[in-house]
Formats: sequence, C-alpha cells, structure tokens
Amino acid sequence: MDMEAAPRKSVHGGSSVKKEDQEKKAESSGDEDCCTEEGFLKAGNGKGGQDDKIHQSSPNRQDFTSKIQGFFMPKMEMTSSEFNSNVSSSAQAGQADLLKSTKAEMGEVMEENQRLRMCLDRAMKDYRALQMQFNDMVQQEPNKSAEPNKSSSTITTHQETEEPELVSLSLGMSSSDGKKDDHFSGKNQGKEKVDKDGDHDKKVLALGLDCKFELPKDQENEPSPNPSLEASSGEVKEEEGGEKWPPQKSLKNVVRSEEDEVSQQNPAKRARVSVRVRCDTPTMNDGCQWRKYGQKIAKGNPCPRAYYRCTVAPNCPVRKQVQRCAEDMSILITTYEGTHNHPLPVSATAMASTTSAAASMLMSGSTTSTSGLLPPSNFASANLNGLNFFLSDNSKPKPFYLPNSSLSSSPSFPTITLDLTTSSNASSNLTKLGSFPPRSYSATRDLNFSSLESNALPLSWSNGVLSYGPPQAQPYNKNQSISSLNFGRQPQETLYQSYSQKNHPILNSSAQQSLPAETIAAATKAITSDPSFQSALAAALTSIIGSGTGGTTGAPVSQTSADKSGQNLKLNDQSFPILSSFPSSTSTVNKCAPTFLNSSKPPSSANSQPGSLMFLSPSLSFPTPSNKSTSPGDNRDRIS
DNA sequence: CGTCTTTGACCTGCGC
DNA sequence: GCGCAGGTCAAAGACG
Repeated sequence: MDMEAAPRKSVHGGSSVKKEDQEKKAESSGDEDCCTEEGFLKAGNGKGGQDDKIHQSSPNRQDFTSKIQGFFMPKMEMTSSEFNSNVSSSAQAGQADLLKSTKAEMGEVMEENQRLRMCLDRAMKDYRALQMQFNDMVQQEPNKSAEPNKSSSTITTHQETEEPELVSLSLGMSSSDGKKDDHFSGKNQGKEKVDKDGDHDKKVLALGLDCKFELPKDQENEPSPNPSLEASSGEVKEEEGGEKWPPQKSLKNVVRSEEDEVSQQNPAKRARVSVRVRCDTPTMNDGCQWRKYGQKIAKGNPCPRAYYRCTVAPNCPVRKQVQRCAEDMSILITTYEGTHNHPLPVSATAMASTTSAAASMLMSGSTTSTSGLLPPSNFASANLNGLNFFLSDNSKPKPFYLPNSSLSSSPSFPTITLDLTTSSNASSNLTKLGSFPPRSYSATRDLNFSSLESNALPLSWSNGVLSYGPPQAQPYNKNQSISSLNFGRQPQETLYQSYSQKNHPILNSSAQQSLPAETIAAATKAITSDPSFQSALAAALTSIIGSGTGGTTGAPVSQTSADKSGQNLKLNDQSFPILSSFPSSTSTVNKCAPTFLNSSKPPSSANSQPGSLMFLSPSLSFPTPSNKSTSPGDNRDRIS
C-alpha cells in the first residue's frame, strides 16, 4: 500500500476520456457487431477469406480451365475425323485386329474425356456460383463501409494526418478486410478499417496487439474462425482467476473503437495474450502509457490485480491487467486485451508485436492449423526457443501448462500465454532457438543461430525492434526497415557496450570507456540474466517468429519515430543503435521487461510528444530513487 | 492547478 | 433468485 506512486503524465485526464468514451460508445452503438467478424475474417478462416481467395484466383482458374479444355478438345476432334481416317488407313493395311483394339481404346479415351468434361463443367459451375456469392458480398460491403464511423475516424485522421505511411500498432488483431466480413453481414467495422486505408485492395492486418499493417490480400485470408484477434493484444495470463477482459457492460465509460465494440460483441472469441515475466519491478514496461483505473484482489491470489487503460490515445480500447503470480511472486503476469486505435510509439512496438504475434498464433492455431504450429485443439502449446506459448480455450479453464501458473477460473476467451519465465536467462533462449523445429515457424527457418554464444548478445536492437537478417526478410515492411534480428556474429563486447551504454546509465557513466574484460563479462552476464532483457528478447523473437508466416510482425509498425529520428535499423552491424542515443540521465524506470527494448529516445526527439506518442523512459536501467514510470501500475506491488 | 492513483461502491455475469 | 466474483466507476487524496 505504499503510496509511492510514480506518476506519469498521460495525454489526457481520465475523466475526460471517460466522457469521450461514453459519447463515442453511444454514437457507435449501432455498429457494435462488426469487430468480431473482422477479427474473424482476418484470422482467415472466415468464409469471406475463402471467397476472397477464390476470387483472386479466378483468372488463374479460367486460364486453367481453358487449358484443360484445349487439352481435351484436340483429343475429341481427333477421335471424330482423324481417327476414322486413321482407321480406314489401318484397315487398308489389313490390320483388322489392331483396328479393333484401337477403336476400343479410343472409345475408352472418349468416355474418359467426357467424364473429365463433366467434372470440369461442374467445377466451373461451382466456381461461378462462388464467384457470384463473392461478388454479392463485395457489393454489400461498400454500402456498409459508406456508413460513417466516428470512432474509426479518429484513427484515420491520426494516421493520415500524422503519418500516412505509419502503421499503427494496436493490441489485438483485427483485420480490415471488409470483404471477409461480408458473410457476417451487418458488420461495418471491417469496412471502416478498409476505409481508413482508403483502399480495399490493401488489407490491414491487425496484430494481436493491434499492429495494423497493410498486407497483400493473399495473406489476409488467414484462417481464423475466432474473430477476436483484435483483442489479442496481449494479455497477461490470468492465472488466478479467470479474468474477464471484455466486460461488456463496463465498457460504458470507455468509448471504444470499433474493434472494441466488436470484441464486446463476441467476448467469447476475444483473444487475450498473457505475458509471464519474471521481474521484480511492479510493472512491466511495455512502452505504452497506461492509466490505472482500478485494482482488485482476485480470488485465489493475495496479490491485487491492477487494471490499466491505454492512455496514448483518448479512445484507445486497449487494457491490460497486471498481477503477480500467486505461486511465484517474482513472476509478473500481464494480460493485454484490445486493439490500439492509434500508432504506437516505437518503444511499444516490441511488446505489441509480440502480443500480436502471439494472438495471431492463437487465432490461427486454435481455429485452424494454418501455421501448422498449433493444434486446433482447445489448448495448444508451442515451445519457441524457450518461449512457451500456451493456448487455452475459454471452454477449458485450466489449460495451463506451466508449473507456476495457477489455473484460470474460466476465461471466456482464448488465451495465449507467453511464458518468459521458464528459461533462466536470455542466452538459454537464444540457444534454444537454434533447435526450433523447422515446421514451427517458417520465419525461423532462415535464421542462423549457429553463431550465438551462450552469453553473447548477438541481437541488435534498434528502436525497440530486434532485427534479424536482411530487410527483405520482413515481408510486411513497407518503406522502412523495421525489425531485423541480426544473428550474425557479433562480439559480445560490442553489443554489450552499446546496450549498456544506452540502457544502463550506471554502467555507462562509469565504466564505459575503459572496461576491463572482466567487467564486461560480468556486466554481460548481468544483462543477459536481466529479466527485462529476456522478456524483450523473447518479445522480439516472438514477434519475428510469429510473424513469419502470417506477417504479423509488429515491428514494422511504428517505425515512425525511429525512422524519423534518423535512426534506421540496420541489420547486421548495429547493435542497439537507438539505445545509444539514449540519454543516460533519463533512464531510471523501475520496470522490468522489454522496456529496454523500447528504444527510449530522449524526450526531445521529434516523436516524443508527450501527448500523442510517448516514449518511455528507458526502463532497463537500474532502479533509481526517482522514477517516472510510464506505466502507472508500478506501485501496485507494494500494495500487495 | 492539473493529472494520476487510490479505493470503496456499483454493475454485471455466472454458478448454484 | 441469491450470492460471489470480476471489472469498472468516480470521488477523494496525493503529487509535481
């Protein structure tokens, strides 16, 4: 109950937000249905997705059909005229037997041809029918999209005005593809998103944490019956009691974006992402600004659960719950839900991408084994390089795998848990990465981890993004190179220095210039063992891996700040480039987690506007007496 | 003075 | 229908 709050300045006061939310909610009440579908569609299992595919492939089909016909027709023709002549000639040759046999064969061939034709005709009919249906749905969509969407407008303006190219990261996954939504008729949300993009052709993939990218349509068709990836934003696993994220009722106050509304409608389908991180700090700094709006002691856990709302944007529906694991107090469980309706600060992209990836995985895995990673079963788990993913379906409350995890009472939504606590250190995770089963994530296939050394920090972070490989590796990066993991060999020292300089002021200030090898080694160990580093690394890896097939990489998202600042992520050579720019003085957030990942830029940087985009103070830094934490919840622990 | 946290009360869903 | 639990609201207080 210590009152030592570390107040942060959020963009807006809570009261105002609430009012706005309420108003918006009232306004948008009519549209509520849509979101769910959207997510569903995005996931790719929806009929819409299938239709879409069909539609796209139609030209090919026609070509194929024509080819087939062309292939058969000659045969048919030959059978009629040429064949007879041939027969006659052969008869003349006196080869009656041969003729007979030949005729018989020809007859068979003709029959087969006819059968094939029949099949072809049926296929064509089916195709046309599907195409008709698809067209109908497409036509319906525009009408829907025409409907003004107030909530979305905010987002739209945001993106358009501030950064047209900017991809917004949001917690949760939402697909903007309106077409897919069609079969859910009556849902506008998907359409709205499309409108935002201003181009139907472009589909927005919203990652679990609401990373919205523009994807090629092809990818849109991801199968996921569970619509609510939108909600996917991460959530911390609720081990103790099933948390119900999507309180349908309570939403009153908060105006929710369309996605939110959607999620409300289908709470059951809403995906939640839980992140388990071992950290001593009260809160995991995920790069976003949060306002604490409530705290409660959940049944079965002495530690209070804190409720946070994203304050980066007034109407942002994203919420998170933070609670310590009852069994192991050192484990912090953060559950994210909802989709950010605004661009995320670079610092927040890591976690956002991670959660989004997880959410997407959840959606894909739980519903259809798109990626092949996860079994469609209610509860699926995957082990990624030491990162444990657990999928749990609402229906089955206890799905939780980890020894530490307590059973959730019965969350009504599919939950994916990112367990970053199992591996004792980052190095172990990295090591494990090398052993990925090939099938797990396509994205991982190309990664070469061979060069990694147990303690080495081969990863280069820039702008909170872990980068690997060549930029091309990231299909979804539009203009900017975003995330790249560099697994190439890099001297530990180099990495360590850059990392430490940026993130650990203390190390930075004193030791930096001439560090004895021993010191460096010790520091390296310390860093690698740092939970925050682990989590950050895990997040990055997760995002990368998860995005591999689905392209859910959140990284690309908010590059805005990073790029603008002139700090480009460069693949191979850089180690923590952004971090370097980081003023040592500022860092002292007492939080754990990926924060260090969050590139923390000096407040002065162009993007660091307090109001709209926020940059977290460097979190990796060692705890210092006076912290301003970007995440309000920090104090909570003391409470418990 | 404005913003944020705290915290009790309220609302709602769910199980019995 | 009742009670429980989760989630949210909103007034009050604290902090810069």
